[in-house]
Amino acid sequence: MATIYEIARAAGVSPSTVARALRGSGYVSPDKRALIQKLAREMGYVPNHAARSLKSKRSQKVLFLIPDIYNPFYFRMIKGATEVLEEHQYFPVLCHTKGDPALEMKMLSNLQQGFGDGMIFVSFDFNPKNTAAVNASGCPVVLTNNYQSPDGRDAFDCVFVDTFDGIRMAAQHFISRGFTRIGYIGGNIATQTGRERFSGFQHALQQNHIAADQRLFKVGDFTMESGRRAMQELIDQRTIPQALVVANDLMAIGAMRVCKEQGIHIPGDLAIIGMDNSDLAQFLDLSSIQMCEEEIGRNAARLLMERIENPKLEKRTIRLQPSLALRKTSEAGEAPAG
Amino acid sequence: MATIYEIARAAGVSPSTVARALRGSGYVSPDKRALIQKLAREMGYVPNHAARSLKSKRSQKVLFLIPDIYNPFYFRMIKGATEVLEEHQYFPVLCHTKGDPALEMKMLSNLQQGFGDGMIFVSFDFNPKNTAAVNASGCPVVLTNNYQSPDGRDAFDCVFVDTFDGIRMAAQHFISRGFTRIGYIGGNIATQTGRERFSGFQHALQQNHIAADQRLFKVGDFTMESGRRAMQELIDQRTIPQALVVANDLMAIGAMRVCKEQGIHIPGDLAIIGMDNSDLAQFLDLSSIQMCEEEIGRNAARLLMERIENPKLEKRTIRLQPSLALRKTSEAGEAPAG
DNA sequence: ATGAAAGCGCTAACAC
DNA sequence: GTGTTAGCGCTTTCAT
Repeated sequence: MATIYEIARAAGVSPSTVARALRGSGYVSPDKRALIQKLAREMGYVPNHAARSLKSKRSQKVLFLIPDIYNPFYFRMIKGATEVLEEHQYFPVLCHTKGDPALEMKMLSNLQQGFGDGMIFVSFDFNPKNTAAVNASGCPVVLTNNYQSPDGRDAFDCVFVDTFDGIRMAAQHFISRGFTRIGYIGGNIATQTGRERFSGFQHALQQNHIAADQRLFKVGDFTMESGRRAMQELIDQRTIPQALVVANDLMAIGAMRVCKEQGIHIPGDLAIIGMDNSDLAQFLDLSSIQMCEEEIGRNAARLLMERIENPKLEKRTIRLQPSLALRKTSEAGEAPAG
Repeated sequence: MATIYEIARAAGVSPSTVARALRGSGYVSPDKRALIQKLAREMGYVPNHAARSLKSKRSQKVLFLIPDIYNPFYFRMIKGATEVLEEHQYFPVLCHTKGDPALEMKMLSNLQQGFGDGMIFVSFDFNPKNTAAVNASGCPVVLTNNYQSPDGRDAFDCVFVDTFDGIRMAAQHFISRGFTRIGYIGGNIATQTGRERFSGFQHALQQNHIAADQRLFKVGDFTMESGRRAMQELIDQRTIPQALVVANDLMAIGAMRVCKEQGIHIPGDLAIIGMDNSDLAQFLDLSSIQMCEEEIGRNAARLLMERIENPKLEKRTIRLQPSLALRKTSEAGEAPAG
């Protein structure tokens, strides 16, 4: 843990000469430079990060808040982001918030203290409270959601996948195939996620002048079990639709399991499209909506790097377009039975 | 971004009084303290992390090197670790090394610079080279592997799951059931991982005086595809064993798929145990070996925190015992056909 | 080409 | 109780 002072003494030069020699900036005579570099190596010199940060006001770190560390969805984002960060010699400081608003606020405070130079903020729930706090922080932050501020005066960048459009496309796909009785299993309408997705579904119906049948719409909580329950309700009601759009893969798989148990053939009796395009979906040949998580991560990191570099850039919002990954569960196979 | 100096000026006191008031250490008269706190709030004061680090020599961060960011296995470790770190007000700085030795070395250098106060090092390959570098760094590092140093003079702690024993248990389970023709699909013997696991398998055979039949042992690369290939070879050779121990779930699933396609009934014709106890294993009712990744993470973080607190602690190695998660693919069902 | 010195913001030992 | 002062280790301006 030698410092430039010790090297300076050993080399018989001043600390500033050592500094110049070691980082290659400014004039140093070749022989002195060589000597200094040699001594530095011998004495095991390494620059002190804290001292540099204090001077440069850069920590080379970015706070990365994720609400659910078990969800592969998020680690694909992390992967995408780290790729870009790495190019800039930055590293993510991970914080598993579990969606806890208090922890989110705490991290925002840490951010202000210089724990990181910026933050990529992923949350289940962006609301006026935490977005206001982000604005107040005055720090570079990128939200990975579509947040429409009431007054449009937000100080952060956004990157998001248009889930509205993803669900809309899935519904449209079925409609174009001639289906008219299309069911939906979604999330709670009280959350942004739940609302956005369901709107996409409704939109597709409306565009095609298909009357909404409330009995075909079920609410789950994004777990496999809730998918099972929702499907079971449809069966019990004797209102099995021709096709089913499900707001995530896990619920879709839950629904598929019930169908399998009860002899409902997929896609023959019921076509299904899920959402997330998870490994499980690929594995089970479940059609799904591809969310390009890595793209979100990469874009979020890019925007953040750019803003750290230049804080007074215009705010930007990047909308990413999801795509359908069509597989077996939505295959045309037989003609629809209704 | 007010500093204690500005607050001091505003309050008409000295910077040290402000420091004392704000962090509650030392004597400050109640009224001054109140005034200072009020001003701090008004002026939006936040302590500067870099300055504190420079003084305290603590960054409140820990470097976390992982070789594969797509593997849920590692995220479980991260989850376990963050739980413990959080209790100590520490955060992990993530580095996706992709197993690149150069990056590993780079991070070790970053560690020395004070980028973090310690490091949790997960790698595909611990060898004399990188372990020597860890020793030379003089920094607190925990390895998540069983590394037996040639000279036993290593300066790091270890936490590991005994994969040798896990595989041994799986093989023993089959042997106890009366099987004698047991196959194995493992990883490359040139890697520590591959070697360790295969040794566990061999050990079980030897203990039970079962002759090894080389034709039943196949090598894959831990991908599903390689599992398929290995199983196909067994089939082509007409040497389908009674039971199969596979060194990870992905390869086991690959093998299962081939069996399904070719009408080999599991567990009736062939019993299988995989390793990792992944989500997929649970989903597909594949018996597997539970590796307690969260436990690894928790223990690694705990050891690291303790060593950062007290660098001259004795080196410790924690061995974690895996357990069998027995499911459908290894069920007794019918009597073995050989 | 090199060195002296100030300063990044906070802390803590010591003096009053 | 409160203020002075000297660092922590590096960078950078400004003389020389």
